[in-house]
Amino acid sequence: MAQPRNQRRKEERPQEITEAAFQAFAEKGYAATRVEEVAKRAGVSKGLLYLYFKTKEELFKAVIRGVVIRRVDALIAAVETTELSSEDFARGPLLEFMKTVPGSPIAVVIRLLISEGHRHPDLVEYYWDHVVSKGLAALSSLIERGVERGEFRATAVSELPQLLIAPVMLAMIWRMLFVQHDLDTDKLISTQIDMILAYIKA
Amino acid sequence: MAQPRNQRRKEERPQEITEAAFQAFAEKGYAATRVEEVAKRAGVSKGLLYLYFKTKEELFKAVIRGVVIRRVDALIAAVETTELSSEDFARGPLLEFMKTVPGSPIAVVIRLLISEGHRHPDLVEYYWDHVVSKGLAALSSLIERGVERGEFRATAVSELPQLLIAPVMLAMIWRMLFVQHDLDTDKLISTQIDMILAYIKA
DNA sequence: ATAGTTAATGACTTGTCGGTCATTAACGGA
DNA sequence: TCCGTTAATGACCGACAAGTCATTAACTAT
Repeated sequence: MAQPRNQRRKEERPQEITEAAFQAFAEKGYAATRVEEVAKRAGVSKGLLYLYFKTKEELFKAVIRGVVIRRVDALIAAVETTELSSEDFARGPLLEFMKTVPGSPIAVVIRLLISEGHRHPDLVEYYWDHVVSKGLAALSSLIERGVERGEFRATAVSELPQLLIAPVMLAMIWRMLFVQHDLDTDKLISTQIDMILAYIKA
Repeated sequence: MAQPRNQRRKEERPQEITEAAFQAFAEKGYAATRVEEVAKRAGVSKGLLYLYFKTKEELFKAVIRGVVIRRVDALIAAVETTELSSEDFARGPLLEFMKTVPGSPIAVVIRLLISEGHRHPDLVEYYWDHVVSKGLAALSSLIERGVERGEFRATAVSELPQLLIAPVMLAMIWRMLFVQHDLDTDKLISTQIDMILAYIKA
């Protein structure tokens, strides 16, 4: 009747474990999460977890990589293939994407990196290569394209795409610390885009 | 010849210890810092530390409070007493202050709060009351004053002083994670102020 | 001087948690 | 059906670090 407790499912285990680990890390942070807790959430024994991940640290890295992998690439592709003007893209798809970030797994990853980044410089570098650097380049090229087309003036903003994501950053930190004090993060982000566009429009 | 190792200096000890703790926490984070390490830095035994602070957690709280205490109040006072126009104040003293923040103890405190805030909600609240809430109110009133005097238009910025500090936030995170990838944080911050002023000027 | 007070010490206790390994049970092939 | 392979278990180990406490040494008042 009851299905056997210990089924052999070599293929699915790693993902199940990293998913459980992600949730646990998101709730309690890396240091405060016990490996056994992750195993329990994944419905697995601690020993098995150590069969797939040699150390807790390696598990941590796998979690970060797993989250990072697919994200951001969609945005980058959208920037490169869109038919919209730079302004319309910024007010449309880009704005929508930015609004979702503070509540997404990306925010969790950033919190983990801020907390644990010191001891994992290679991970920070990985995140830089696969997310930050690419994302900023995409934003830069969006603005550059606007300049070339005569939509925008040439301003310092071309070299400072970080200005676009600054309010996203603040919104993330805000949610981490001050959830109960409300802030209209959507309005914060859209106002920033309004401001930037007004500032750089030809 | 050698002066006695264990002098009795009841008054100075707490500050010496919190200062040592601040440095240690700044370097390694809260969880990774051993109490004995703090004691050693303060030139004191572990036992004595526990005479002044009942637990490591209490020490942590004392450190945060100690850093917060004096800061920010200077800025708030300056906002309230300045003779400058809102624009001149923003471009002058405010800008200067904002530039210093990412390299200041405030940045360390924020990192600690992001990492450990979950387990210390009362501390987060304390920081909110004594720094964030007050600081934002001061910025709001600066803008409001500009509006009343006819310097500025009425815009969403009045209710979103967070826009002013968003690039400061980003600069802080940037320094925590990506020091080696350079970013002109000063320019980032001053460009944001340029943009905001251009956006709200009457 | 001397006795009483308390600042200061550091060896020790205690609990926790990452990591191991001998054992068991599920599966596949002959 | 039996046997070899390996996924899976969980009791156990050892290291590490927070917190304690019996003891010592510096100061104070009389």
